[in-house]
Amino acid sequence: MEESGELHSEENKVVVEKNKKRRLKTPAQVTGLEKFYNEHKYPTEEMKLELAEELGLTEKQVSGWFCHRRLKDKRLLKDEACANVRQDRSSGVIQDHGSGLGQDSCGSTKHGDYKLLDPREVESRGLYGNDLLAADLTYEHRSRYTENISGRDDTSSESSSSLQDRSFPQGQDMYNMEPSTYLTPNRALPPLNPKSATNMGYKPSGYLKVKGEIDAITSVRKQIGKNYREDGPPLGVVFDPLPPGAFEYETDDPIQEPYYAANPALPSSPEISPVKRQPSLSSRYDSYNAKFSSQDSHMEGADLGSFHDSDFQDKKSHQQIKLRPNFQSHTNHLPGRNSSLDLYEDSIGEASVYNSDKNHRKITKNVIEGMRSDSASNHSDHYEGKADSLLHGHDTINPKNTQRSEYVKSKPSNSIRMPHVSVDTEERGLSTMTAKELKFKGDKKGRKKYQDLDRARMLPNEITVGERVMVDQPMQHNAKQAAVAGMQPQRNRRSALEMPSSFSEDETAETSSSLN
DNA sequence: TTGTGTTTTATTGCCTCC
DNA sequence: GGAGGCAATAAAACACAA
Repeated sequence: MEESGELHSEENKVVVEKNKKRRLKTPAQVTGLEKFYNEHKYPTEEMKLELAEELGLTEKQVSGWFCHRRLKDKRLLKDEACANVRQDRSSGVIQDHGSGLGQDSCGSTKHGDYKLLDPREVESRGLYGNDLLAADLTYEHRSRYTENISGRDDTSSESSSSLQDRSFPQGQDMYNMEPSTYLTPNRALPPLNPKSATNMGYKPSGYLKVKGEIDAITSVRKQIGKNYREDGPPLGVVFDPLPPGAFEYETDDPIQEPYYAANPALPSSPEISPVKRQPSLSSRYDSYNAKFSSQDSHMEGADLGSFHDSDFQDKKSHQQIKLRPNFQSHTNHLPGRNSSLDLYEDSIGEASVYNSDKNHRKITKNVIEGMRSDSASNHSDHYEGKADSLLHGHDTINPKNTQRSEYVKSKPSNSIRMPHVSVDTEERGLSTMTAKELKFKGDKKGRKKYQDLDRARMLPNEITVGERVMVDQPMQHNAKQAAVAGMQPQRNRRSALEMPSSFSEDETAETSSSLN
């Protein structure tokens, strides 16, 4: 490219930039990589080559990027585990996450700690499906007990969620299991994986180590209150009755529900009609190539929030559409799946809503820089032309602009987290509370970025976003369970909705007092 | 404007698996 | 032994507060 001997001044500049020791990936490239990473954490060599070619990168770069991306996931997971431990101890919640990582606390996130299931297997075998559903749900549900206390939007990356969740046997009712984890080892269903047993509380850890198991059980019983019955039905059933309209939405057809289960906010979205998951997860790279070129600026389209964050869209769709129309093109390339850019736009949009000052500044800056740095993006075209064609939505977005956007996304903020809470909780007061808590977590502002991103790229059976999801996900799981147990999914769904909600909220409110 | 902290990219060495 | 992955490290790029 730059070998041309008659380079103009700008081209020389390009050459200089290309010769820099380290080059940032263009937003298009990052997007493409992220999207691909969503689908394949361990791409094959062919896939890497293909991706590299598409993005105008070398295979080495792609490999390295994936490697680092995985490391980042892992690091985030570790941080999360650490944070959870801290929360456990500070909040006093009996918190034995069962997350193998959390257990031995921050330091030891070595392979053996979480490689209960080789990610590569999961990746390549497509275990994303139902296989991991229970586990994923369990983790999310588990996370809710603590992380919603602090307003922490668990963002374990897909790896984190999947990895952690792998310690839970499939098909095990999380509501049976979760309390069991807390209540008593006797009631806990024996994990299939011995390691998970260790992770799940058979060996007291964290708070249990401090308070002792008896105290822990007692405390949890207090938290659960009357709903806890030692010989009673699973907690998920105990909480069965749900006031009509408690969650504002019901579907007549539970069969179609799972989509909402994974995207609980969607039903409550007045703007987005229910969309069924597209039958085929032909989520290969080529498929999103096609999507990229077809979905632009069709946010309201059927594909659009087909899966994710429609609660965001409820509030901000308009703004976002106007603010960052181009990103829309990347958001839903996979039906029923979040994309990394979902986060981009989400956070941007939310930022514009909640952090109007800063973000307005940023956005303005973006616009300015967008104009200013067109040349930059132009001369990057020479090597990312394919990427642009691939991600043509970025054509009109200069890299800098997009990168800024990522930073906006990374803000710890209400902008990222609030929507999940504010929309889904009855009391907006929770939003403010969460905002404070978020502020408290300011130290993790940077990490948050990819935590959310990770959440966003969770797989169809994985949790999409936010607190609400943690509530609703179980219902998907329960629906599956119901199919086995002959229970009515809808009923279970309500149970699932009810239980964690009341449990966690009560728990949140009462934990400290009960323990005190 | 500058210093500081964070994130991202690149490199290297080691380990594991085939 | 080679390939692939992980972990550690360095350095650039960037954001943000003072």
